[in-house]
Amino acid sequence: MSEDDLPPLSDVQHEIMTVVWDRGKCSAADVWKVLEQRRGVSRNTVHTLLVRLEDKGWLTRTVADGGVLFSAAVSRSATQQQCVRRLIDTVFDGSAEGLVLALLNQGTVSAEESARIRELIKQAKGKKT
Amino acid sequence: MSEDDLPPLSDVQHEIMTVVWDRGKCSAADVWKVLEQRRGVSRNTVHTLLVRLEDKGWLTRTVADGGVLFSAAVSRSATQQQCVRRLIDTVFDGSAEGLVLALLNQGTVSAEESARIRELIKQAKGKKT
DNA sequence: GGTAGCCTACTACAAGTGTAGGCGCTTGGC
DNA sequence: GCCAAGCGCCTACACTTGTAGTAGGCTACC
Repeated sequence: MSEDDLPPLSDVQHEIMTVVWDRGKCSAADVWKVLEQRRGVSRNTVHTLLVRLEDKGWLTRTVADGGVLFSAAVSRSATQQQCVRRLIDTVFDGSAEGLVLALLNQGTVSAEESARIRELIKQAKGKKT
Repeated sequence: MSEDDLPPLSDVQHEIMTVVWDRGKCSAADVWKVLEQRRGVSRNTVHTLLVRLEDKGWLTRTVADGGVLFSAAVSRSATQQQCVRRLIDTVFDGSAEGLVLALLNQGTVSAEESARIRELIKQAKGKKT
């Protein structure tokens, strides 16, 4: 659990992190290109977001021959873990089952998805315990 | 899906909503008592939060013989649904399986919890399909 | 009748967030 | 040698959020 409990990411911040996770080290321009075509956001906006994420420890910066590259300081899966735990705590009163129930019992998940989920659970069952 | 997509709740807001969900119609003082003993927050703070939640449509207010009572305008389960969907979208790129994987494969959930979760899944399997 | 206590409401304020403008430097084309 | 394009950074601004102070209105009690 290398990741300290960094402050939770907002949506946009998460979007940025996702881009960085997807492509590894990347420049502000790289991230901007993705965000820009997706939601028409300005270059400076992306830059600010990147810097703020760096300030908080989500990103690290490396300078490669004149260019600045950002890379994720926290793994995607660790972050996902943190988000799930957080959701369970705040929304489901600490009950992971509550989360799964919400996931399965109501129309949130498509039939095939829930089939695959059951499959996953089966596998996990085999692996653990 | 009566709940329109209200703006996401912050942690504290969620805490307030939870109190209201738990006890149904309740006064600002009721909510405050809970929050106060839990986190030592001022009465006015709670009041402000309640009013803001009302403004946004999360709470409705009724005036009962001089006293003001707040009650939830959105059901807990609908909100949970919304939160789960949101998490899946922003954090797991739309993949509900990703969420379940994160839930099961890493140490987020205790052994007994995951046993119960598997149980739930089994039940759901029987019920649906 | 006055005063104390409780409640609601208005206002304020600092921090965080999303958004962008504009300045300055480097670099490459003409 | 000059100019445009790209890029990094600083700054700003509006909005939300969490927090609380303070004022105004009841009730109740001495």
